[in-house]
Amino acid sequence: MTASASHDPAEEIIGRLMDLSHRMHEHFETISDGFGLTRAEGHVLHRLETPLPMRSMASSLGCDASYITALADRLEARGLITREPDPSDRRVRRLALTERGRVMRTEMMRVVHATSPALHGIDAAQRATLVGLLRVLAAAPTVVRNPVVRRKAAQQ
Amino acid sequence: MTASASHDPAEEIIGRLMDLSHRMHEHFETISDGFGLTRAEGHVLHRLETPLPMRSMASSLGCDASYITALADRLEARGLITREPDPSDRRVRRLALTERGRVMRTEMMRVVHATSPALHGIDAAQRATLVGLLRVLAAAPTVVRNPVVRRKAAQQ
DNA sequence: GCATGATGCTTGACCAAGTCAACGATCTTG
DNA sequence: CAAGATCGTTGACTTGGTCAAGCATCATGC
Repeated sequence: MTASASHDPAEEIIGRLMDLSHRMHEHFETISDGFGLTRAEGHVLHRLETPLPMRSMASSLGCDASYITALADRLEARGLITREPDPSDRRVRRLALTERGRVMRTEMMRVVHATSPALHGIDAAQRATLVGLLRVLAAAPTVVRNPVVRRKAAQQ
Repeated sequence: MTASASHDPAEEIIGRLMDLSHRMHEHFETISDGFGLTRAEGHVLHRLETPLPMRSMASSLGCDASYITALADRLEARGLITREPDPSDRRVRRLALTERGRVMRTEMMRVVHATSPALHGIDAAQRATLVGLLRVLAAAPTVVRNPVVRRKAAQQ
């Protein structure tokens, strides 16, 4: 979209990653849309390889728990997931794919992998290198505190 | 957040990039917030190294043109940008940083670069490798047509 | 065993980001 | 110079969420 070569490698990495991130975002949304899902619904399906308590889903998606209720309602109404009780804690409801949900998830992931802008044009060796780097980045701590505080923020 | 090592490199790359993308997103939002800006306002500043017509800004951010009007209003009210006329086309208004806007942009970019999760823990050589890979990915075409159509999408 | 507090999900009110449709001004092309 | 395209703006609206309160359940101290 925008980032071009830059003298400073750090700057270029950030620019390009922001672009790539944006493209992946749109890519995922487009594909979800193709399955009649919103991006958020698509993410729920994605995370649902194995059953998951709603609260865990919320923190995994980084959104409010109440929103998971809404998402689960929609997916359940379409027969893609069920809310199953957790035998060890009756407050908890675990989301789990139905057979139909599993089929859709599998097909959706197949399409994502086949067309992702994150993979196009690089060969197996390069992918291995990339994985290595990404693992290092994933291990890095979050430097900036303040996990998305919503300030009113008056400014100088 | 979630992605862990996986047998399939493609899958792992996508998972990790989605996570990284999410972290960068939050990181940028947190920093913008620290300057009293929304994420979108931060992005406008970021793109404004050099003056830019509002329409170009819209397509650069991938949002509706009318939204740029709103963003520009806010940034202008805070004295960070101006709308300057384009001598060659009187319809066009180019957004440009004020002195104060430039100072804020510089400082903001400094913080972004200093703390980005996209850079933490990898050395210069690794950064060079990463840049190379990202350039290849950036060059790749968008495979999936349908640039974010908002369908009503009835589904089986 | 039981009161007190923490946690999980739901509901309803609300908010903000962003889209959409229509408009006036300007540019472009025949 | 007329007809259509493009730029920015405005106002109405949609959507993707958050927030606060509540009920049910769990855990802990007594």
